[in-house]
Amino acid sequence: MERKELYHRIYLTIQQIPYGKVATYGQIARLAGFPGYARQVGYALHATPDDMDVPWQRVINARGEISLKPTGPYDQVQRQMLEDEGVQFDEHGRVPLKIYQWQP
DNA sequence: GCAGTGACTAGTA
DNA sequence: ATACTAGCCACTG
Repeated sequence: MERKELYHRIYLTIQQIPYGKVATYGQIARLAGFPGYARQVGYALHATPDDMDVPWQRVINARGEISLKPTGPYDQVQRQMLEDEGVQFDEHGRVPLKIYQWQP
């Protein structure tokens, strides 16, 4: 699979996540037409140019957690961006998928 | 080309 | 609830 098309479809799928909702890496992979490519979704996001309009903050892991190293700067940024969209974290710092997961 | 890595997941114990 | 495993595949050195 070529990087260009793979990443392109991943970005297009992520752009469909509505404001105030979240999706998991595996979910994005499936919807983009690449089931099992969860890791590649993560890698694509890691390589996302900042000037591209992709709501990367709405992609979290299957347990509702932010999958960035807590030591890094972007972990806090992602949480803040989601909270600004009205997403409420539980007492364990996780997003309740029952409430906020995107249902296409 | 091979081996290790990683914003992952589903399964099992 | 946690821990470990196998599977996954683009990227990197």
